[in-house]
Amino acid sequence: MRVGIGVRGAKTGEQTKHQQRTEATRSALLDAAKRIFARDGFEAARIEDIAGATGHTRGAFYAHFNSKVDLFFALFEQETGERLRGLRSIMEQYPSSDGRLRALRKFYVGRASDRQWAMLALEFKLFAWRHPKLRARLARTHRRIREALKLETISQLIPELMKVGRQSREVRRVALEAVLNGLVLEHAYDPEAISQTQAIAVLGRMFDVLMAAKQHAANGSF
Amino acid sequence: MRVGIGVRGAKTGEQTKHQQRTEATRSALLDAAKRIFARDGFEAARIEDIAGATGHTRGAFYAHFNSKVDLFFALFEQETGERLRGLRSIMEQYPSSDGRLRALRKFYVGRASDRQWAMLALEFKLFAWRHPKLRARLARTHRRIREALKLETISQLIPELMKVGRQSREVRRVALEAVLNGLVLEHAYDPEAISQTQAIAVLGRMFDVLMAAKQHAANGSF
Amino acid sequence: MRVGIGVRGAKTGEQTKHQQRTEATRSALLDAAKRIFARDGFEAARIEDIAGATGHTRGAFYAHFNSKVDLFFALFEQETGERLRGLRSIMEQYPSSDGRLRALRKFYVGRASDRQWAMLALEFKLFAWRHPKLRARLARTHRRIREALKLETISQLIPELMKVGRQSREVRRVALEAVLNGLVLEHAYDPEAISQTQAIAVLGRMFDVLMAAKQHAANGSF
Amino acid sequence: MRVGIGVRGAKTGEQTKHQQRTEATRSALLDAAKRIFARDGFEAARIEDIAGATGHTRGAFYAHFNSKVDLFFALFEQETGERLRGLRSIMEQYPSSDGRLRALRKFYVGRASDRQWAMLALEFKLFAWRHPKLRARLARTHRRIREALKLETISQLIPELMKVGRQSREVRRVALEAVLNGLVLEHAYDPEAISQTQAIAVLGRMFDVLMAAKQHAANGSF
DNA sequence: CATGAATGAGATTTCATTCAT
DNA sequence: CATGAATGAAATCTCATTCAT
Repeated sequence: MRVGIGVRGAKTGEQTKHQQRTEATRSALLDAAKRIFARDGFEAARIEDIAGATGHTRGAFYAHFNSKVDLFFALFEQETGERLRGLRSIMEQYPSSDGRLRALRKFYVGRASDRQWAMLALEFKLFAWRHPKLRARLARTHRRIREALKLETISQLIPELMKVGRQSREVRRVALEAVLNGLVLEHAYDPEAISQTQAIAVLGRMFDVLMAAKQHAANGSF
Repeated sequence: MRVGIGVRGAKTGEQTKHQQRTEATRSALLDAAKRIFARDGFEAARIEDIAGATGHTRGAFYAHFNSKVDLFFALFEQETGERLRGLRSIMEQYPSSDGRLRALRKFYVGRASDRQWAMLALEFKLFAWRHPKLRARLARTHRRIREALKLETISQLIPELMKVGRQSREVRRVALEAVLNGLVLEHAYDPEAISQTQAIAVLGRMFDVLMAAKQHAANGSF
Repeated sequence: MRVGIGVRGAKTGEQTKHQQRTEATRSALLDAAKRIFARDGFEAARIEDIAGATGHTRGAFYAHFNSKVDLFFALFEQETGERLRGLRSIMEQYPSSDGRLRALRKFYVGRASDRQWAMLALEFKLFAWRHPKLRARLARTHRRIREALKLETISQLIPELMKVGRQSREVRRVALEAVLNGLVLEHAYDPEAISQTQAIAVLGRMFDVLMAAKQHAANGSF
Repeated sequence: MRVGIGVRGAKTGEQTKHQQRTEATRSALLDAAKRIFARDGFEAARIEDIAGATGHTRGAFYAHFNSKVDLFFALFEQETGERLRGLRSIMEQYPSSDGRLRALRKFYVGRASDRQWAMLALEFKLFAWRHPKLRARLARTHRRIREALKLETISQLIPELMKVGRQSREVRRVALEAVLNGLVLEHAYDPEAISQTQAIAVLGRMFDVLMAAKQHAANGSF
């Protein structure tokens, strides 16, 4: 579907503008969806609100997406990809594996400030759990992104993490994900019970516990 | 069971058949609600399904609860209370503070197997976050239950936990809650990424890290 | 069904009290119905409100009446009868036909202060119009009451009114009814547009116009 | 009908097909509502019947009105406006104040044949009385229409009516309204008690009594 | 006679989706 | 591509009525 540069050149002016506008609308819809799905949850989010937030009506939405679920998947793909790309690019900036570990920690801890994403992540997971038929599709999307980004190489960039088995690495990743989402939710639920600063501190601690090299040998449970 | 002598004890503990039926139905509705709210989430849960699961019609539901939200609150109250009472009664069974700490750990880790409750807890928190106006009501209910159970005494039963400030205790409790809920969700979302055994292992580790006495002095961040 | 005095005498004490209580409940229900039907209208009036206003529950209502419609009819019968009896007894107090006419005027004008009855009358008429099948029943009830009270004699008590045909008398009666109900509604709707005093003044004027003897000969249209 | 030259006049009087359809549907809904509210009353009228009468579904109804109450208000506005405009245009056709008074009488008496409107008027007033919170809104709408039409000028067009105070004029108007609605209801309730011809005769008489110039001086009561 | 739990029909309203324009 | 009118399914909630107690 993508029109190559050469071809596009034929009617450059209009075509491009048209395409740009189209792309801009789609992009705006995704942005609005991000905000509104995070705010209201998948079920309570209304197509009209999402379209309205971009200054369009429902029709515009259906010109770009087939259904609410379709949008949800597209959002999942975009956001997941974005975060993984961000992580990857950060990793690549550091030559030493030590620096990479520190950068990873910073990246991880920093995500505690992105409540929107944490809420979205919760929604994605709840949705997948509650819609077994669509779950495979989400999983496929996830895998595709990871493969496209050759994310395996990320952990390979930190040799210390390689000392343990593949499964254990995955478990630790998932555990961190769990802690992150859980903490953000608790903070959102009751900011007085745990402040953002406190959540961040706990998060860092968890990271250290789960990722510090020395721990791996000592504890064989995961 | 009969308390009075022939007189149907209006003010005794006895119940008429009406009252018995009332209580039975209400209880059945709450049970069904627990299952269905956990399974479908607050928004997607249908009153009809909840009523139907008890063998009644929607009308019966409205004889016991004013609205879906009302039921949700009643469920919150019942379940939260139940868990806190369980915790309290466990604590009271152990004479030594050491035994109590071990029991607390076991209780905590064991909750990883109760997916239903974890999902409910997520729903309660998401709901509270998304309905600011009702949030205060949930919080009030929560506080009332804790006070009724004199839950403060629980941490007092474990002197080691008292060495640190009140706030820090609360933060650690919330953090554990977060980890628990997060892990259960991750496991539900993708059981292959983290098995129940693995989740339990991580959970125990987190408990040790957050609750072990020695840690408190060393780390002043929370 | 009515138990004669002799029979009732057998178990006088209890029986009578029981009957009294029964009758009192029924009476209370009718009283509450009067208020609530007038206030909310037939459709919006709730059985529960009516029963509740007497301190009872729905069950008590259904022990005395078969249905909402049934109650409505009973109320119609009671209220209509009451008013006609009142009118009759007033008429009978005056020896001269002139005095009777003045009393009739006073009675008529005074009804402007009884908003409740006017609203009920509106409801009865609207109901009858909207439920053709039940209309006959209402009409029968009405006729029965009038006949039981030999109301025809009332107009016979004012010879001046007899100078014109039967139909014309009826038309004037209905017209006065219409003016009365219409004015009460207008006053209820917007008390600033027409005060009670003003409504009463208009009402008296209408009475004079429609009932004054001299008019009858002059105007043959009704 | 085309105003612009080829250009679809967004700011001209022209309408797109969309707008035409919108207006047509809305109009049809109001027409159906008029019939059904008059027939069944506000409470008993079902949205489904109203929508169905236009060949649409309930959904279409909600694309045009927010609620049943909203529709009721729109209908009130339309119908009240229509009648006042009709009155105004009739008044303007007559040069002499005498002719205008006769036309006013004819207009008023003629309304006795419009049972639908009389029933609607009753419903509006009952509704307003029974919903104090919405009453202000109805009153505001009414006032707005009257002001937009400069209805004050109508009575100014008949100098005889000006001889008496403003309040008195209003009272007489309201009284006529009351008589009209009351008579139509009585006729609907029991056509045999008062025929349409008879109702019209009474109506004319009332008009003469309340509006005839000579009366004003003689009777100071209203 | 009276209670009140339960029914069940129906009412209003919401919203994802379709389709003519 | 975008509008917005309309659909239609479903959801929550109400209430007259029934019936076991």
